[in-house]
Amino acid sequence: MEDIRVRIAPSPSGNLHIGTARTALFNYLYAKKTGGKFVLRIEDTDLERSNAEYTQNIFDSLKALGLQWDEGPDVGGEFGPYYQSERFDIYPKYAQILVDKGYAYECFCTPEELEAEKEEAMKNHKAYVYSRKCMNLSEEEKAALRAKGIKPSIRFKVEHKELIFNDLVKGELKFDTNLIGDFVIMKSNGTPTYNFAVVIDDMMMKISHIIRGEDHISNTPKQILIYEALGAEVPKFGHLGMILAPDRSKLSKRHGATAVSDFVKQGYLTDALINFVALLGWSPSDGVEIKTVEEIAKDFRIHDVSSSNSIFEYDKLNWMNGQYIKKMDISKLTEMTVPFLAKYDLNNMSRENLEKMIEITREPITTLNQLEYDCAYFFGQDVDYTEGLETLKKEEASLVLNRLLELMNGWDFNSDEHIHDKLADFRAEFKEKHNMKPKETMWIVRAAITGRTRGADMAKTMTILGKDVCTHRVKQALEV
RNA sequence: AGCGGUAUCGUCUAGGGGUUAGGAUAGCAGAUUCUCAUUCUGUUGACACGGGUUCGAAUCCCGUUACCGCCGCCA
Repeated sequence: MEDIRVRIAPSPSGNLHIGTARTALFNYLYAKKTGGKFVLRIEDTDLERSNAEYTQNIFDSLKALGLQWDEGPDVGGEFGPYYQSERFDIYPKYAQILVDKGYAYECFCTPEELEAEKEEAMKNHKAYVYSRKCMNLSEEEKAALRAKGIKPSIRFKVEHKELIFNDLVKGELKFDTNLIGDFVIMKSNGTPTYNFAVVIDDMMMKISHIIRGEDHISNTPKQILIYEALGAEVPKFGHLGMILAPDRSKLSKRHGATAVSDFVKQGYLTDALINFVALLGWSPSDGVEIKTVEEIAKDFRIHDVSSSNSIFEYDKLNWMNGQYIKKMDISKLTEMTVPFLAKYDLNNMSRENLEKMIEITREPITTLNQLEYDCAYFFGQDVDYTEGLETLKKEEASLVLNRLLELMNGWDFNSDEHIHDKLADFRAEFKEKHNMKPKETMWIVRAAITGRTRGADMAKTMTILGKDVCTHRVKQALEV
């Protein structure tokens, strides 16, 4: 079998979309599984909408997700250039070959004429197919049209036949080419249309398998026709179901984050994101869902991919992200949390305490942005008592806090174990003397020192804060 | 309108002519814990509908419905 080569060809008209990331992932997995090559091509022909910032975002996001390409703009490769904008001179040559061989012809129809044809078709409730008005123009007629300043486009002449191909994920797909109509391959401004450019690029880059979203299914027959006309080998196609928003519409900005970098800003880890997205349409044979991309690659078979659409729900992503947060190396995680704690002055906290803070607050969170709220009480002298107010209003509160103040003075705030034991004694004392449940006592302590009803381990929290801050806050709590 | 695709718990999915239709997540209930969090345990919940083939259909076939996609000199 020939070399397996797959590709992802994003258009840099926006940041890397989560759907594109999933398509990239399946291509990557297929390449890894089969020992093939994964190539990246940037389709930046739409100069109006493309920009370098988006291109950079695509590079960064793909890398962060662990989807390193073997060939592409920055790493090179023998089938470049990998920026479509640098390939403009290639397309007219191939279009000319098609014209010369009789597979394509010049079309001088104006947008107005075309519009009229479409309206006519619409009126008769028929599918619009180009009339082929220009197919048999004589050289004289063409010259005359040209003299009038009309620049022709080039249309592909579609043979009437039944076109069948075997899709890697959908199975056998049939099309009646009568319904396609002669489509434009070169615009009158001399640039190629999408359907033409991809074929030429994929052909020249020797792409063997094209795995993409099912929104491309109806482009496929057109592309196959071009491959055939050029006498090129037709690649295998595999069309993935789409990712839909919870309302079953296309995932778009109004649903929130759509770009990988948006998710990262919201506190999702790229490892969790890619793992989650892999499970949309694919499932592991051993039932273990949390897996690295490399582990997934071993188990991956393109034929197992589901051909239906799937809805992107946050519930499971959140859970999965939480799992990754819990398991992540603490030092790396701490680095990663810095942007989410921008509100606070991290310079006043030692690196040791910072890691400790993250260690004790990471457990219940599902996204990193929750840290801003969950870590608030580690900073500053005072604390916001809104959440814990009710607890502090209890009648036992002053009794508990006055006693705490008294005892705390003798505690060693350099030792977690020490504070931990002292707090245990403290609870025991109130249980014995006042018949208070351990949690009731601790609720008051927690509310006084953190202002909250729940939060990180109390002993460790106290050692991070230190005796002065704790004392100050307990006194404050007595005042509310 | 036409063409194409898809249809299993709310969601992601496994399975696939005979199963108690499995798992995950979410939900609910309980347990542990200094915490209304985490963790653990238990539990509710699904084969879109109608025909056909068959001893037997969720599974195969046909139709219907719903949803998605495409119908550009956008990509």
